[in-house]
Amino acid sequence: MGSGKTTSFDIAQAAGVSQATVSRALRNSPLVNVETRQKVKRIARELNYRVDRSAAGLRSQRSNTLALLIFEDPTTDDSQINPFFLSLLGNATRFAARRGYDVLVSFQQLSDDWLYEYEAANRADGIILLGYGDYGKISDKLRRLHDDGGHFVIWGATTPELEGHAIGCRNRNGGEIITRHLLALGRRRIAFIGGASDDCPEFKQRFEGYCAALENEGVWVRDELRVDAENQETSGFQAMDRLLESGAQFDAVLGASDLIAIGAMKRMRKAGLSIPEDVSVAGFDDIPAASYFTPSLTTMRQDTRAAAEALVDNLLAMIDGQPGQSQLLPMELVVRGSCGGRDRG
Amino acid sequence: MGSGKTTSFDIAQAAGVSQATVSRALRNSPLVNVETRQKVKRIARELNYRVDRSAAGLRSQRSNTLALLIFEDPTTDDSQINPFFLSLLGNATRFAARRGYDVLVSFQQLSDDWLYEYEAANRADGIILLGYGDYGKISDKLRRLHDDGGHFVIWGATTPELEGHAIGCRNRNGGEIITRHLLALGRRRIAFIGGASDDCPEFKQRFEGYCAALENEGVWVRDELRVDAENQETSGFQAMDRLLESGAQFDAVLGASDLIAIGAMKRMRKAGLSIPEDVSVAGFDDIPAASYFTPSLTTMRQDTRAAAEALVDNLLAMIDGQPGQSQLLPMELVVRGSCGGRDRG
DNA sequence: CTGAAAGCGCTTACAG
DNA sequence: CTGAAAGCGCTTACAG
Repeated sequence: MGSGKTTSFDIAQAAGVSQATVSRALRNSPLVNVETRQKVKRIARELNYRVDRSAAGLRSQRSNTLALLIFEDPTTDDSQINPFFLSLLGNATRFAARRGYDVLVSFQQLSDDWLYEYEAANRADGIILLGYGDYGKISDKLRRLHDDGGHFVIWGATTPELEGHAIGCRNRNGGEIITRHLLALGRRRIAFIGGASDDCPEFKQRFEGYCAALENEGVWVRDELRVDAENQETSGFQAMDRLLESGAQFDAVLGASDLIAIGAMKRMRKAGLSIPEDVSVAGFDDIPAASYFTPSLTTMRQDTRAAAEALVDNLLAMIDGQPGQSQLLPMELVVRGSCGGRDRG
Repeated sequence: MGSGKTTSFDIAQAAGVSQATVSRALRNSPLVNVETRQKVKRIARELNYRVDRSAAGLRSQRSNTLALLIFEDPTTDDSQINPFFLSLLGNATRFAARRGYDVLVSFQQLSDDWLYEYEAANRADGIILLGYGDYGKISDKLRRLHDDGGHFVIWGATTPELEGHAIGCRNRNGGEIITRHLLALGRRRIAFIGGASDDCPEFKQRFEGYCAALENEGVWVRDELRVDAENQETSGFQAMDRLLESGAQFDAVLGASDLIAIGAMKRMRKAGLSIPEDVSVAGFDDIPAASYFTPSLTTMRQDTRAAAEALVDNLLAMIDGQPGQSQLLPMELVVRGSCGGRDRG
């Protein structure tokens, strides 16, 4: 390439205009004459010129980059990333690219200081936070982030303090729909596996929907049929362990997530229980494994395309100076083989 | 935060040193007195100062960022990203972070011009390319990339032209191992599903290993038992469609990837064939679905942690000015239920 | 070991 | 519509 890097000055010289005009032309400024713009663009293309992102970022104090942070439990096996977040990642990356933004991906521990790490360092203009099951531990940090005017959106944690930042699904409604589905199949002793504390608002809301559906049908909500679990297969397996050991009778299991439901099914299979003959099972998320598992898992799907679009759009609006606007997306019942009744395994 | 952004000049003033010393201290330069360094770091921490990445990148002409590009067939459904690459992505991101590099993720079409898009634009110091099944279409571009001195590593395409850039598995050896496993179970008419052309060197090498194992046992390699397929479930399904229609007899199926094997199993199930009783099935990769599927799939595992580490290390070496060094990683046989014999479904 | 100074390649008021 | 000039916040020779 001869003597060093091609810069906007090289393009300017070749086009016979000033460097400022090159900059304007390449950014489609309406200030530039159409013919001038086309000439500049043509020459830039011929010389394979690209605007230096660092220089542009320094001058404009904009990185044109979003950081997508996935929070992991440090105790978890490295390779086991929640597939639902992976799907969100793929779609968020695509939507961001369509809007001219790069996406920086990082797997974080809860202890890190993302606002400063990313925004203050001009590495990213805004942050997308993924990772449920830990809201209790980070809520203080999120509030400080909010107070400092940080640009961030978070998936799932639709709590009042995060109004404007949170995008999630109508978890309560989803819990009602799927519980009604189980009730309609004649199930009455429906176990719920998943934490119902404020630490994980999504699971809590799903549980509330479950309760509402039961009460609406005049079915008692039994304490012994709710077992804590985190959003992991092994946690669902262990929770079912405890449920079986307790001796509580149940004819259906609603997992607070697909991973939990699958873990519970593995434990039930080990106990010799038939699904769906003895026990109907359902979950939430519709991760790929839900359809691969046998029996295939009935679940409440979260639309990761819509979710990713809402996250990116809301974040870009905030970066643009507009107020954030929280959004709740609908969930969709996907009937497969794990519940029995009108469908098959 | 008062009057604008905190810069290295603010730290310098607070610490009573020059701005240059702040820069040196924060980058752990041995030129700086230990006490001075500690003082500077303490003050930087107290003021929540972060080095501006754009400014540092502009000055040093290093972005400290790697681009991880995943190539997708534009015809593919958006949401279906190859899970093997997703696993590679997660591990590569972690290794890069450990070495102080950010990772920019992008899903690309084959037609784009990454060298210029990323390296010339100073968005990334090097590129990790993932995506098999399309090597034939991009080999020219890769050679140009190489000739231009681009910093890139590519997964899988271990061909002579890409010596130094490619990291992959010992696909030929893997093909031999798994074919021997099928032979040891008494299978003799083993179908191979997957392209065997230069377009996908990985599949081709797996096929060569398959042929070597058969020949070694004195078993004929039959043309009618090899069917083309791309690395997708639907493609495996359709390939099995054609194989069944051809009327060729087979007692085992080796998919060139797990996705292909799973697609083929779905088609066989539809045809009423029992796995593993009628037909043994095996694949490559060990994606999560391989263990969720029923019967669980016997496969040759590719270690995504080792692969990610090799990719990142090799790329960083190239960025450092050292020559790249290709590497072939071993594959590991994972016996599950889909082959029958000594294991169960 | 430290500081003063130059300069990386842009964007964006400012002036015309 | 265009250009000359300033300056974003660093890193890195250069000089001491």
